[in-house]
This record gives sequence, C-alpha cells and structure tokens, in this order.
Amino acid sequence: MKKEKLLVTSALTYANGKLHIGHVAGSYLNADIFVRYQKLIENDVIYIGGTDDYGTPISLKAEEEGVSPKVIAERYNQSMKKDLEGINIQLDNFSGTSRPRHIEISQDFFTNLLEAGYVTKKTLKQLYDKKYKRFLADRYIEGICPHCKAEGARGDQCDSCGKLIDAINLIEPKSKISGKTPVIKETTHWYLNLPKFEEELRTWLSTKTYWKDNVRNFIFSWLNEGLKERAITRDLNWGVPIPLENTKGKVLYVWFEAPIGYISSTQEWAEKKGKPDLWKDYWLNPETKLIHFLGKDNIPFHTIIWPSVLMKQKEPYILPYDVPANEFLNLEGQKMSTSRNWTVWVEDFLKYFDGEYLRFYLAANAPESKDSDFYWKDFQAKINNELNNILGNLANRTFIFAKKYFDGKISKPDNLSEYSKKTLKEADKLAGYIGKSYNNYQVRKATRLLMDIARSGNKYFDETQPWVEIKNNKAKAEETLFVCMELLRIISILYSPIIPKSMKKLRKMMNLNKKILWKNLGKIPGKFEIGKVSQLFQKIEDSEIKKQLELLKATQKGRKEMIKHKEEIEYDDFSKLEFRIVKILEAGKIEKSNKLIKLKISIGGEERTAVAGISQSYEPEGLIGKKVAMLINLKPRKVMGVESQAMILSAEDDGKFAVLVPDKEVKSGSEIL
RNA sequence: GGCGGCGUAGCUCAGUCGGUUAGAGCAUCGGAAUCAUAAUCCGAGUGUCCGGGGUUCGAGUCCCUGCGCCGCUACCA
Repeated sequence: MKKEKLLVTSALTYANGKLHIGHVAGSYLNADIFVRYQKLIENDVIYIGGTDDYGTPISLKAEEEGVSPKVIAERYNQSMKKDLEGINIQLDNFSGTSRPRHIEISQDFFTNLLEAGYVTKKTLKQLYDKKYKRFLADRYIEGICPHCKAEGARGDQCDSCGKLIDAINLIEPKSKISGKTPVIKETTHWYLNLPKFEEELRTWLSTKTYWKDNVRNFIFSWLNEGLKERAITRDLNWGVPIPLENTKGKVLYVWFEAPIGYISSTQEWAEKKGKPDLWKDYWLNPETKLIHFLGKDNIPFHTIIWPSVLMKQKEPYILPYDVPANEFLNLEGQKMSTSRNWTVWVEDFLKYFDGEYLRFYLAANAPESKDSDFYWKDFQAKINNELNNILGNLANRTFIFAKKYFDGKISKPDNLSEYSKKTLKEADKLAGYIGKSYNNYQVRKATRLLMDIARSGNKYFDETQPWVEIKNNKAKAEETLFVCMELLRIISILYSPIIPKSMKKLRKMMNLNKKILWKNLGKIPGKFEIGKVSQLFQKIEDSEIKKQLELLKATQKGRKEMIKHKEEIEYDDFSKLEFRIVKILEAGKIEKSNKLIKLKISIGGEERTAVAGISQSYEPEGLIGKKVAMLINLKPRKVMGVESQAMILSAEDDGKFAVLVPDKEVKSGSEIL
C-alpha cells in the first residue's frame, strides 16, 4: 500500500492559562490518537501545534502583573508543553505565535494578499479615548442616536430605533471605559475582501462531502448568511506589526494571523531537524493531506477565512483536507469555564492520577458528535470496571497462571480447537473495525470495540477452564493461555494509540520487543515468554473521587472575585436618581422575547408600564402583587415595541436575577433614599 | 424571535441505506465458577424510541407540526 503523507494540527491554544481537560478533549487527544494510528500503519505524518500568543486576555493579564505580554505567552507556552507531555500527547513541534519566524511569515501572507488585490485599505474616523490612549471598539461607546435622538445608543446600533450607526455620528459620545468624551481620530485599517472569495470557496467546499455533519452545517449556515469584508488589522501594541511604512501601532488581527502559526511551527520543526526546507515537503506538496483538529468554535476560521488566505499566496499552499471538529466537554453537567475555575487542570489531574486514565476516559467519552460530560464518578467507574476489571484482570490472570504452571513459557499448540480459532478470528475482525474507526476519528467506537476483545478473552478463559484442565490435560490449559496471550498481544498494538504507556508496559511484560506496527497484527508468534509481571492498572478508591469533588467545590467557594469599581460620583449625581418602591399589578411575557417581562406597576396612585429582563429567573405570575424597588425617572425607552417607563432593580448572580424587595411592609410609592 | 443541535432502558449512550422480535455498558436482581486486582462468566429483564399527524407494503430512522432541553444571536432602561 502506498504511504500517505499527512500533516495534522491541533488548534492553537490561547496562551493565557494552563492546559485543561477541555483542550485535551477538544483537539489534542483525538489528534494524538489519530497520529499514533497513522504511525502504526506506517504513514508519513507530522503533528504540529502551539500557542496563540496574541489574545486580548494576554495583554490584560500582562498589565495586571506588570510584565510584558511576551512573558505571559512564553510562560503558558512552556506550561502547556509540559502538561501535554505529561499525558503523552506527542506533538512533533509546539511553537508560539510571538516568535520571530511567525511574525515574518504572517507579514508575508499579508503582503501577498494585499498585492493580489484581496485586501482593501480603508481610512475611517474612529473615536479615541485620550485617557486610556486607545481607539474604542463600538461596544465601548455610548451616545445619542443621530436618527431618533434616543440616549444610550451603542456605537454600532441604536437599540431604540434599530438603525445601524457609525459611531462617529453619535451625538455626545462617551467612552464606557473612562466616561470621558472621546475625540475623533482618523485611523486606517485593512479589510479582507471575503465576498470576493465566495464562489471559489463554494466550489472548493462542495467537494468536501466527507466532512463531519456538524462541520458542514456550520459552514453552510455561514455562507448562506453572506460573507462580509472583515478587518484584519487593529490598533494595538501587542501583535504582529503590519509590514508597511508609517503604520506604527497597527497589528494583524489574531484570527487572521493565528492559523499561520501552523506553518511557522512546521518551519521551526524543520529547522530543528536540520533540514530547513523540509516543511515545504508538507505545506507545498499536493499529495499531503492537511487535517486540522479543533473545537466547534473554531470552524468558520478554519473552513472559510483560513482557506481564503491560503488560496492567494504566491506559493501553492495546500488547503485543508479535513477539519474534524469536536463539540464541547462539560464538567459535572455544567459548562466549563476557566474564569469561574470550573474545569480540571491537567497539571492538577496528574498530581493524583496517571495521565493514561485521562486519555482512556476522554477517549471513551469524547465529544465527537455532541457535547459530552466529564463526571468524576463516571471516570472512576470506567477506570475500575473497564480498564482494571476487564483488561487489567485478563492480563493478570493469564500471566499469573502461566507463571505458576508453565514458568511463564507458553508455546503455540499444533492444533487449535474450533473455539480457539473462532475467538482469534473474532478478534481479527474487530481489529479491522478498530482500524477503520481510528481512521474516521471515531475514538469512542474504537475504545468500545477494544473492550469487546478483552471481554471475549475473559469469556474464553472462563469457558475453557484452564484451572480444571491443568489437572488432567495440561496441553489444553496451555492452549487457553496461548490464545489469551495472543489476544493481549493484539490488544497491545490496537490500544497503543489511546493508552500508549500502558501498552508499552504490557508488551514489556510479555517480552515483545518488536516495534509496534499494525502489519504485525497477523503475525502470531510461536511462543510467548513472560517476564516480570505487575498490575497494569490500579483502581480508584471512592475516597479519591470524593476528594476531587470536594476540591472542585472548594475552588468555587474560595474564589475571590475581583470587582471592578466604577468611577466615584458626587452626591448630586446620586440625588438625581429617583428610586421608589412600587407594586406590581400585572405581569406577562413579551411575545417573541426570551428574557423580557412586561410589568404594570403602581407608584402610589400612578400607573406605569415597565419592561424587565428577568424572565429566566421569574415567572410573570409570581411577580404579581410584589412590592419591588425601581428607578422611575429614567428616560422612557421602547424595548421590543413596548415602552418601559421604569427600571426594576435586581441583583445579578451568574446570569440569575433576584429583585430587590423591602425588608418591612411599606406603602407603594415610598421613596428610597 | 432567528439559525443550529438534541430528545431511545433507572443512568451514559449506539442504532448504517427506511427492513424481521430496538441494542451495548453501568446500576439492579438471580445463578455458575474459584485461575485472577471480590476480579470473571451466564441469565433476567424493564422501553408510549418526547407527543400528534403524514409518506410508505414497512418509520427510532424520511416529511409536517406541537412540546421540552442546549448552543449561538437579538431583547436585560
């Protein structure tokens, strides 16, 4: 069979934190398993990754710590590299986008697109915050709508009349960061002309019928909404500077430049190997299959924008062959969140458990076609019931028996019984399915099928009863052991992409020293000789799981939230606000809205209508009759067609609302001072 | 509300092109066995395949519709 050439990548990870199980489940483990399988079948494959060093969160963190962003990026780059090694994810190269090589090639990419006429320069007027010395993104600006004169219009759109606004046309604009009036400054940005790519993209994408459904759905909904020009530069200090004269402070936008990191990381790899041009053998070779592993949030960038960028380079870069995207991994039934510390850091996991266990569990439970969950109890069950009881015990009972009665030496019998033949044949059939599963990114399935082989071994052992045969027909007992060892030998090959370290250990016990290759599956040895044996896996105690759950809860309670305070105000500012206790007379959902409730309230004798965005925490009926706190002299505003003449006061906690009610009975209309 | 996804056993899920009596693991109950990490093996199941309608000789699967849940998005004055 002809060797294939493959270039596999895992999505670049933001270098603003440590590696967690979401990264592993999303794009590292599945890529690593795929790559290891490709190596088993002797394809030429390299596996490339790295960190995305330019995210805004990184500059913010650097500011907080008073260091340069480069320090942060390099710190987490190293930390991730170490954690990946800790769970045996074997990348051929792990680079970072703030390294010089990457900067250079990103600039080339930009220049090529510009010269080919796919990048448009536009000068526009933007609002600039003098205090913070930066241009303001639309959502950081507020002002009066030039169309309907409503206050509180955002920089991009007026919520009152729904019209789109250019931020510089706002009347009396205010910066939301400093509260000051920004100045108008001219700035220049470069836009990628995506509409110009649309036809070419459609033609190319229409050949990708073999892509996963979730990926195709995503792309076509994007295409059908219509592609728009997108700015590929920003006014920032931390990023890849654009390679033009007099453009200080302009950098490439991360989504443009980050995927180029795959190329710069490959170059870095080639250089380390001492063959600086070797990268071209992959990136510029039409025979190479380029496969990007990533999470679903990254689909549009890798299937629309990135191919567009690649198409118009001077060198004939290959385009992605496949983009197997995973869905998300949740933790204990809740969405993971690094800011809430609701995740499991790989570094912490490795303090308590073997990395192989994480690989096994995440493989068995991978979010391939829909979101899946990491449950600690389920983790324990899978490790104990499957890895230990089924597989570990099969190896252990076979080895101990062989040691005890045969001094560890088991020869192949001259004739195998029908049952033995059938058992081996079944395993061989499963091996074929497993190979296919690996090749189709179906890690869950591969894991399940593998367990089936181990199960069949236990069944075979039980039914052939070697502990009985050893007394009256020693050869029969030896046959059983031979077949079980052969199953273990096959398993040691088949399982090596998922739990490589354990399978290596297994092979060592069996004195199997040949290189692990798929083609050796069918080569049944004439005899087995067991070396020193020990248990393959250890069980996880209830107490260990309890501890993990407690740790998880503790990080929730112990977490200190940094509250960012607003600007100090004068008493006069406060005294302008009129808060009163009002009684809710009627409440009902607003049609077509998800969060809004329409309220009829009485302030003393006066009745008004108000809109409140709290329907995720309150049923309208439950509000009727309540006396609540409201701000009543805010300028009325139409929301979803209803005029709101007061604003309810409520405390927000993680998306849930609690309305404020007085501690004692007071009459409606009472002023709050 | 718009777009997308999901709904199958107590739990986690598989179910190919529409094809017999809807499957696996875990958990539960009963049994066998004693080589083994009390591990293993056999057996027993339980199902309104979310509801309703349609297409079809035949629907978990395709179409329409209703409900529920999740993600993105708009609406939190």
